[in-house]
Amino acid sequence: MTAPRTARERARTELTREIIEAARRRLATEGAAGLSLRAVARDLEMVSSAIYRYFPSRDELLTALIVDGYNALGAAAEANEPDASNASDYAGRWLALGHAVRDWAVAHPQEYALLHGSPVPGYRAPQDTVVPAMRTIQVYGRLISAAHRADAVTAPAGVPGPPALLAADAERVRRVMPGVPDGLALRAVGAWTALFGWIGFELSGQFEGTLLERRAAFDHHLRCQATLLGLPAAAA
Amino acid sequence: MTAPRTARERARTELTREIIEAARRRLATEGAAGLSLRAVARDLEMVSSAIYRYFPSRDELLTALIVDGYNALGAAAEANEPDASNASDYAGRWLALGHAVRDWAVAHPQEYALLHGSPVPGYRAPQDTVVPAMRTIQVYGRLISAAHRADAVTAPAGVPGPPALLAADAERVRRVMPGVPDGLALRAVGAWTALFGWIGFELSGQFEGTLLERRAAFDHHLRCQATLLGLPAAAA
DNA sequence: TGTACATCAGTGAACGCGCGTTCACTGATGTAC
DNA sequence: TGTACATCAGTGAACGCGCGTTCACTGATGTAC
Repeated sequence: MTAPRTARERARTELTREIIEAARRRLATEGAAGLSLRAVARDLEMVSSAIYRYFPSRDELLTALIVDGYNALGAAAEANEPDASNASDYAGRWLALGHAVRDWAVAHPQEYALLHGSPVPGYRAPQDTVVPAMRTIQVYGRLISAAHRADAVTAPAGVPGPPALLAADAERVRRVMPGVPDGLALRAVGAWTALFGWIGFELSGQFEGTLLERRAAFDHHLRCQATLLGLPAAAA
Repeated sequence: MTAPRTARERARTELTREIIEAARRRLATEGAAGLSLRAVARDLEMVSSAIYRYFPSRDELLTALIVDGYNALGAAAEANEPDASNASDYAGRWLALGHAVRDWAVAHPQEYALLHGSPVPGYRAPQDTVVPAMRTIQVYGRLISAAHRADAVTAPAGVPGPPALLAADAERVRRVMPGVPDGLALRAVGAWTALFGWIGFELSGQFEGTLLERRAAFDHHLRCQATLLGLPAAAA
């Protein structure tokens, strides 16, 4: 992708952008399944067939939205990666990562649902989404690997050891967090699902009327999971 | 609801049942958003308008499916509630409850998505769904309460205490697990989200190619969370 | 037990809707000489 | 700098689709006397 030169090219990249933005706004109000090409075209005061100059089908537009979403979430996660000052505060990095994901999810609930909700009926995610989808978990993987390498992980007393049956699974988990032992790899997957599980509950309104201090409760949840991971407690 | 007397009444309850069953089958193949009255009618070889003798609108049919789903999941959870033999094996009860939920979810993925996935666009769940929706978590609440009452819960070393800010939230959590202290109430919510978070990952295919021993990995996840809850380890 | 009327299940046609996508077109922008 | 042709963005009409829902109807089932 080099910089566009001609006016035509500039207009094209700009309008492509505007279509995606309009689609994103539609997504925010109507939800993923309600996303229609015609509605997007209407919002842009274009005729619906004009969209086809930019996206060959509705599915391609959806794919662009998903890729954008993964990239935005991934960028939010990466923004909290360490500089020299906090690199060794692994629990703090875990908290920061968790809050970054949750903050983004709360700010963009429908987009989040597009990434982590039930699949859109009739839509099959193509290969292009795979790499952006990995960005967020890779931040996590680097963090866990680094904590282990620094000898900063001590499994809490009483935690069950990794069943031998899961050795091969743990080995595959290591693709994303190289070097960690089986037990940590498996617990890390569990804590990861706990993070997203909480966000899912929160976004689907299941805490309504019960947990009102959402951010603090989530923070506590992250700290509990940090204990399970074996990361030394961070300051509150 | 008394037993139907006339042939008309018998036919009516039977056909109502059949419509729900046909809708459930549609749900399983097409997903929630693809559920259409006309498709259901076609499957039953009825004319689409005939459905309106049984359900006043598509939304009412959806509601019936959701209520049924909650009841089925709740029944699966309740089926593992203790008799005299295992009442005091709290970790075992937690494992049994978790596996019951997951087994049901894996067996009925689309129905599960209807209950715990992204909300169906344009559909607002009415009051009738509230009570059935509580059945499953109430099994959990009873279990946690009983474990606490029996003094069978010991918070693991290093786990953070409950922030004072969350006292009111914990009080509301107690509606479902009476008598437990703040810390346990909050950790119990966290473990609950960890359970459903895992299932969400599994059902949306995120473990594909990584975790292949699904049941064993989930079992390990449950055991790790049991440690966090403070339930004494169960036999493997 | 038989008749007269009321209830209700199921029919078939129709309504209006919004959707994704195609296509032949026009006019503006870009390129080569 | 100017002209001739190629490229491409946007138009407007149309296609065929499946949907939820309504309505006047028919015929069977149920109820009261």
